[in-house]
Amino acid sequence: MKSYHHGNLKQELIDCACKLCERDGYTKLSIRTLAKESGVSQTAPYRHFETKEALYASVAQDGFNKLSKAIHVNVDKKVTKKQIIDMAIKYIEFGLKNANTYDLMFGTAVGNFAEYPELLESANSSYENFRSSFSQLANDSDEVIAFKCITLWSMVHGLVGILRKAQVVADEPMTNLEAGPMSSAILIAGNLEDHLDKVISGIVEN
Amino acid sequence: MKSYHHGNLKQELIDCACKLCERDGYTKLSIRTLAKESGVSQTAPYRHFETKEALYASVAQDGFNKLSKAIHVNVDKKVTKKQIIDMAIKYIEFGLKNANTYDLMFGTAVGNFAEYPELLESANSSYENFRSSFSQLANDSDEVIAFKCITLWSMVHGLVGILRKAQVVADEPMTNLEAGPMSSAILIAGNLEDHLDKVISGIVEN
DNA sequence: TTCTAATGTAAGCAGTGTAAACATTAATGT
DNA sequence: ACATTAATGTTTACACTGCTTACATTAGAA
Repeated sequence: MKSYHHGNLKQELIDCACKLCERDGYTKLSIRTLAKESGVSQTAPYRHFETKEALYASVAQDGFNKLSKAIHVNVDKKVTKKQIIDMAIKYIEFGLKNANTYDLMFGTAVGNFAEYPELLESANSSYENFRSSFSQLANDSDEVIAFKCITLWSMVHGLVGILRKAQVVADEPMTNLEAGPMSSAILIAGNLEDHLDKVISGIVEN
Repeated sequence: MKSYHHGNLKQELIDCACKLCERDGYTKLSIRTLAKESGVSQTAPYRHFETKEALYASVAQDGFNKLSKAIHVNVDKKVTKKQIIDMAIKYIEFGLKNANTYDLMFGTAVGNFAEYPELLESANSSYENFRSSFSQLANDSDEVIAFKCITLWSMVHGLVGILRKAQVVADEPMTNLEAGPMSSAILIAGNLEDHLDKVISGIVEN
């Protein structure tokens, strides 16, 4: 028997939205189907999310939290370069395996993070994870660390984007140079560790 | 006096779509308003674009053509590193100044480029521009060139994404470290040329 | 000049985000 | 214990969307 009040609707909506966004892409998600999925009227979600964007913000926030976990490294001992490389690989894997959620996190669906303080918090916290690990590699000033850190972040972020696009542009995914110019990005996918070692070495050793 | 047939509807729709997409973002674009703008019935566009995605594809294609022009360098003489840096800067500027169009080109709005041969052509041609300039810097094998080229591309592509996001994440755009962790990406914007010099040197000199 | 294909229109369907008015119930203060 | 209030849910409805189908007009080929 079901009561008038759901009891845990907000969280259930978020969980369901996360699943559907990742499965079908966030553009396919409708508030109505989401409500139906939770056995509730089609306007009930509006008691918990003022707009669809606010719902997106929650999904994105969840994504940042998961990203933080995915790239987390143990900071008890001094961080090694190998750990940083590992972190970069984990980041890229996250971006490729959770592509649709990643779009929500880094795309334009949520226009202004400042309107969603919890999302802002999670996003900044993800960055802080990245930064604090990175800062233990060398004795640099905060500014130099930030600089190097952004360099690496934009590197892996860009790789996620290009690798995804390459598979779309190429006639046949995961093949070699013949498959079309842009698909040569795939070359990197096969040598990801080597590639990151080179690039990260370049950044670290400045 | 206007005749039953428009005469140049397809191109006008594309031009108008390009403008509106860049101004308001492609999600705000509706086929109906586009039709109204061209003084034509709301279903007329479907004679020229099977789906909305096909229209997006045309806008994206136009974007790739503009990108090619923007990053073009004269290949008469041997290309210098400075020219490559310049190309990278032009690329980033393009991405930041045409942010909404850039989304269409590298986002997921157009799912599979192979379904739009002309778009595929333009996208590949953009890449080829990039690659052929880059290939003149050193005497590398095709494979090594492709590798380095993708490294640089993903670098600048990632920078575009991160720089845009930083401004969104930061409480106050274009300020310094205090504004929040992620906004430290802005640091790079102020030192773009130096930054690219370092990174590109690292890539070129392997 | 006739026929056909290209290009336009009109009407309508199913689906969307969201606003407004109302119903139910949990929480709170006395 | 009871009345009040705030939170949470429902119903209805509006304006908008992408897209389909059936039909109208006209440009160009036979």
